Amino acid sequence: MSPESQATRTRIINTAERLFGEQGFQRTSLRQVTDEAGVNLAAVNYHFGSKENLYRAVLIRHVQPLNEERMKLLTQAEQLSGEQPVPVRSVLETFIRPLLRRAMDGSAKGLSLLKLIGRDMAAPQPFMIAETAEESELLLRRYTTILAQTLPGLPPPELFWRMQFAVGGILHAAAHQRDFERASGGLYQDNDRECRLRRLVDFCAAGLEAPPPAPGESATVRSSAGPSGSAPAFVHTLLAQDGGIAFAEPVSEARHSPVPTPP
Amino acid sequence: MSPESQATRTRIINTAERLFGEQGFQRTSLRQVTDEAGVNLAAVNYHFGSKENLYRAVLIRHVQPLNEERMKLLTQAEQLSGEQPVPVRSVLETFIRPLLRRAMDGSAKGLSLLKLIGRDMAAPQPFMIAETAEESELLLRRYTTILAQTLPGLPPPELFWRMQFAVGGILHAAAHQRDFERASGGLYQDNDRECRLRRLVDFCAAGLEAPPPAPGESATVRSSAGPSGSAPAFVHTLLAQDGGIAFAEPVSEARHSPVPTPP
DNA sequence: ATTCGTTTGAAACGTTTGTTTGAAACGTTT
DNA sequence: AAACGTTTCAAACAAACGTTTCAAACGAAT
Repeated sequence: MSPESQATRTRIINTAERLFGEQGFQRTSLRQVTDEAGVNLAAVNYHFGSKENLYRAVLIRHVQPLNEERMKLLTQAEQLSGEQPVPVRSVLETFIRPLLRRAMDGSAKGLSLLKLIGRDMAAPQPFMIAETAEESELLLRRYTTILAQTLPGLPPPELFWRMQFAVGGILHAAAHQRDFERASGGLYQDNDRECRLRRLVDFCAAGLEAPPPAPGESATVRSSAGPSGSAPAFVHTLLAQDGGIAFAEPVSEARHSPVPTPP
Repeated sequence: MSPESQATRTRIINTAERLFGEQGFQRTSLRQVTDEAGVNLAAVNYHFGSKENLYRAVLIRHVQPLNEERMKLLTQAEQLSGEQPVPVRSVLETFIRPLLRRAMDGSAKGLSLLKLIGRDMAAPQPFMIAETAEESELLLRRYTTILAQTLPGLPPPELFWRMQFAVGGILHAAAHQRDFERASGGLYQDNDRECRLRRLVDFCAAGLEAPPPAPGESATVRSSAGPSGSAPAFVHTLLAQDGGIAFAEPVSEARHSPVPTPP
């Protein structure tokens, strides 16, 4: 554990974090990591044992403190609320703020971290699923019980799914913020963390606090004689009959001849 | 274009769609595809030219009709609304319903398709980004202009980001529905398409229709003397001072000795 | 200065990958 | 039946990958 070996270890894990975030686990080769880190190829297996272990190390050093901080903030919020249920916006803030602080630390490092976390939640590596499952479920249950007190009128399945919608919105927007800024031609960009936080909380809080479905509405109301299972929905009748829109067939097969190499 | 060759082509593309959805592009080898499809390895390059082209074919035959249908439904909704702006719930329905119909066609095929689409939006393959960019922007602009009329009080950046939140929630929940059902121990599962649609629309509509930020609130209000850039936010004061929560250091380095192979 | 455990270095290993090859089988047309 | 283009097949190809090896370099303790 000489200071030099620690430096090598750090250079590897930092470079790996960036490349895993930018390109994903599969597309990032160890040679690319070691080249950009300026270390020898064998150093990865020496310090981390394997490529998978390197990925574990990269992810764990961020995700673990992240979720611990969320738990702490949640407990703190509960204590401050006393007997009252914790406000929805406070709950959301405990979830989002620790993420945004790590992601928007000014440097370019945070962005790749966000992408990495988003990537791992959207399409986790098979060898990581079992390891993170327990921690994720614990966190999920914690938020579920808290929000159940905050939103007592909401049926449990409704609450469950709304939480998933919120998480999806948070991750998607967070991981793609840079792309979105670029896609909109530089408009809509703001590097203010508090503004980002407010936007996310505004949206998710409204979604979570939306009125619960009418009692009879939960069950299916489909009674109109739509053609092939395309029954219209509810409330508004604007798009009542969508049977007019035909399900387009796979593809019109523009080019029929296959693509062999010209002999 | 003999019927036999078409059958081979179809078996390849169907198997590839399933495997790409379940495992992703990188982790799926052509040998796995051809083995499970019961065709020869060389058939892929003969019929599609390359692995990337196979992925293109898989994706295009679904995404293209999907977006075309959304456009059609959107136009239809506009015509039905006449002079009035299209209701938010109708706009959302034009976006979600075509997706859900493809995903929940009863068979297990739809699920992998949803995962594939979700995967491609969360972490697109590099060679596909440029190709799908134009179409995606077109669709995005269409929805932006429509929702701008529906929600006239919302500043453009606010609308833009809320749309991204909604898309993220939709994709995340849709792609992981099966995992969520399993994680919750079989609870919270409902295979009713209309119920799923209603839940998504309820959440997203409330989020989009949330009151716009107060005029002075858009700019930063951070004035409190927080320590290292962790300024508290707005409205509620429950979590006002979060400086108490220390930013945990990377990792406590439990095991110091590296992991070489025992000599 | 010598020894010993630790860390680095260059090279190679074995495997898997997408792709290509060339001959055989097939179906259609002449 | 012969000739042709199309499709399949087994085999091999070159490249890239994660991993391993082993000697050299290093640092600290004796």
